[in-house]
Amino acid sequence: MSEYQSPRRLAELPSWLAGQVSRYATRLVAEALAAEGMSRNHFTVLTALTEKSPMSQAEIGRRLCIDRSDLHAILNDLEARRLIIRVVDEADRRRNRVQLTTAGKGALRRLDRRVDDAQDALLEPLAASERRELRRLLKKTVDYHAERPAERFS
Amino acid sequence: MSEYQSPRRLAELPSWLAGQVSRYATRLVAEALAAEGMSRNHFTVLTALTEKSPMSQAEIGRRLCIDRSDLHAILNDLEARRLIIRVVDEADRRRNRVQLTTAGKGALRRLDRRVDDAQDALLEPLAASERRELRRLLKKTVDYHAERPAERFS
DNA sequence: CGGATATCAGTGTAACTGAAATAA
DNA sequence: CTTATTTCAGTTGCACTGATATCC
Repeated sequence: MSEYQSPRRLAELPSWLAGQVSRYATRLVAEALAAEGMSRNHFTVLTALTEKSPMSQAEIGRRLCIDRSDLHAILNDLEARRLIIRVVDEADRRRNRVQLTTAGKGALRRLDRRVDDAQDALLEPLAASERRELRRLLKKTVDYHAERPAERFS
Repeated sequence: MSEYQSPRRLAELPSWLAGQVSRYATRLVAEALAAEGMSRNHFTVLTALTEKSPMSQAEIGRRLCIDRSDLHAILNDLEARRLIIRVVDEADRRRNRVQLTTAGKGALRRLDRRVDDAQDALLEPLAASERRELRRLLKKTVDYHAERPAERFS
């Protein structure tokens, strides 16, 4: 019992708590997505493309905070599986126009339900009002830092 | 502007939000610890040892959710830097008694202030009452999953 | 014997860095 | 010439797995 208690100092540190919750979330979501052979980053890219399409790779990366280099590999995977297509933007030949295929939309529909189930598993100990409040506080924190990309990080 | 907005679907997903907050936290804390040449796991191990000492490696691992194998490497680092010592427990020769050295306690004192500053930077957009509520909700979630190690994960 | 501990060797992934080629 | 985009090559930290020797 007492052997599994985490140290008080750490249990008071928001950074540590967020890291632990993120770890549990990562596992639960990874399990949910593994059924379709996908990773979290695959899922987030597909999701982003349902809300705006086409997008350039750079724009996807900025919106999702995914590194340009990692995004390249992710899109290679998704393209090989015919879930997205990349075509050169003739208006600006540096850019690729990335968009979902119909197969990609179908895959995402199947993934969405599984991901929602994982959210429920993650937040099981919290009441509905607590879940809303947690979302609000996390979102407020994320939005704050997302607006300040270069200010506090190199 | 709108280019930096994250997709609504993701911004509603607690797992994604927690992951983003964890990423910002990781960066801020890593920067804080880098000043002393330490990583997050080094810091958490030193911290755990201030609250109970000596501990066996297995017990540290269980409390911090650090893999036995990773912990081995971490303790090797800390021991090489004379911040902890490992001595065989004569009462149970399978165990190592791990404890802080005075140098380790000194290093941790210097780290603690830097880590607290990183917490402030992370939670800057939140009021004091919001920070408390966020901590409470995160802690409740962590405690719930920590008590169910094998139930939901393989 | 079964069970726990520490150790060793290795994999997989995410996050990140630096640099190149191309085009605006 | 400067900047932006995509691509390529590589590093690091972290999480995790399997196996072994040792000891209770």
